[in-house]
Amino acid sequence: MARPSQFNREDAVECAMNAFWRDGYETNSVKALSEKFGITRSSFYNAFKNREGLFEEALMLYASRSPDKALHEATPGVSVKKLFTDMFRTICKVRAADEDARGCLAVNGVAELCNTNDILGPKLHQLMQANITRIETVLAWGVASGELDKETDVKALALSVKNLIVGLNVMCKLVQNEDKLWQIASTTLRALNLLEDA
Amino acid sequence: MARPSQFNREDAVECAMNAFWRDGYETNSVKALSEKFGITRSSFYNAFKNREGLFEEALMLYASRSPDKALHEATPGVSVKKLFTDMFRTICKVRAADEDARGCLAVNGVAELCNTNDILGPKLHQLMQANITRIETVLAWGVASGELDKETDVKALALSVKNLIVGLNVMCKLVQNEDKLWQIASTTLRALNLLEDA
DNA sequence: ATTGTTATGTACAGACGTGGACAATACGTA
DNA sequence: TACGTATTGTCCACGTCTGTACATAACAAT
Repeated sequence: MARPSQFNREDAVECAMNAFWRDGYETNSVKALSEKFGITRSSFYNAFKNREGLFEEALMLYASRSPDKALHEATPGVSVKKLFTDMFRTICKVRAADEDARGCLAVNGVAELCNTNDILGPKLHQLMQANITRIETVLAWGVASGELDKETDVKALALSVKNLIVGLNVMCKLVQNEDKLWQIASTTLRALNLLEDA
Repeated sequence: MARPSQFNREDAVECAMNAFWRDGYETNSVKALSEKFGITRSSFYNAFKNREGLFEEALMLYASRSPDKALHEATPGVSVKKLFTDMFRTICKVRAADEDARGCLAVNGVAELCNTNDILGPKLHQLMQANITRIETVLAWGVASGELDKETDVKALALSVKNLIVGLNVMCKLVQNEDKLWQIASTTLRALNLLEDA
């Protein structure tokens, strides 16, 4: 019905995700991104609203694949300790295996954009907040099932867990070693009484 | 003996520190910085090697004032739990009081520059590593004095403490509330057996 | 073959960006 | 008052960047 695209839009979003992830938002200009996609800026603006719009799409793609996926797929009845233990193991493995040490796109975005970008800042804020809320929900399952202590302050614990995730996603840029990352994660998890006994 | 400067170099470094801190590195071009200082780019290049050089100076100034200062001023014999408890209290207070929610210049820098900038990346890496080493040293005092358990894995615990610091310095961009930040800090510190009893 | 539709190429305007060259300027000192 | 010295203002050369405008190209369906 109309002239077909010379490029694959999904591939472009994935490419953008990787570029934003490794080098940040500001570093990747529309020009640079377009060249990466092998298209002109003209086509870029035709395919995407603008750079911010593309970032949002890249962020959604990222979120759908991030190593805390298990958190969102879990259902009540699961062992909470096992869930968190497995998730943190995955985070440590994935982050250490990334030779570019890109950390987490969302965390990088928060650091770079929260104070700078009026559209992306709130978007990232919202994503992270949703994540914290989800952690609270899962922890509440653990309290309800008796796996966690009845006195557990779920909100405080959720913030601590999120803090551990965020920290690891920055620390992995400094410590590119799965065992050391796992030392951090397991030490803190055990202290928080969320480590599943080996 | 020669024409005097029309601007105060120290003030300019401080101004740059605040600009980098709030808006990141790439956002602050030489042009923008020069205009903030009230000088021309010509004078900028006369006074500073280049933008990277200025960032390094700004980072050193930041480091000399950062809320983990107590860590570097401490001497053996101090109560390690009290030291960390006080330090984290200060971090929470200072971070929450910053209405711009800038977090930590070094942490922001790691997120933005570690993969991008061949000069500043290693510099930041080194600064953070020195910080971890310092934490190890202080924890070792605690083990030696008997305040901490003899079996303490000092290296693992130091990484966990650093992870908590780093996490808080990102989380404060999402949670601009001293009490909630302190919830994170105190919950984790208590779990790590580093909280001084109230 | 004509038409509708969407992608693409090219061009524009105007701002921003770096870094260097060089003359003009404002000092203390001889 | 003339000199040495460091700062400053101005200009250059050139590239990057955003977003838009509009003609052109490539397809499907009629």
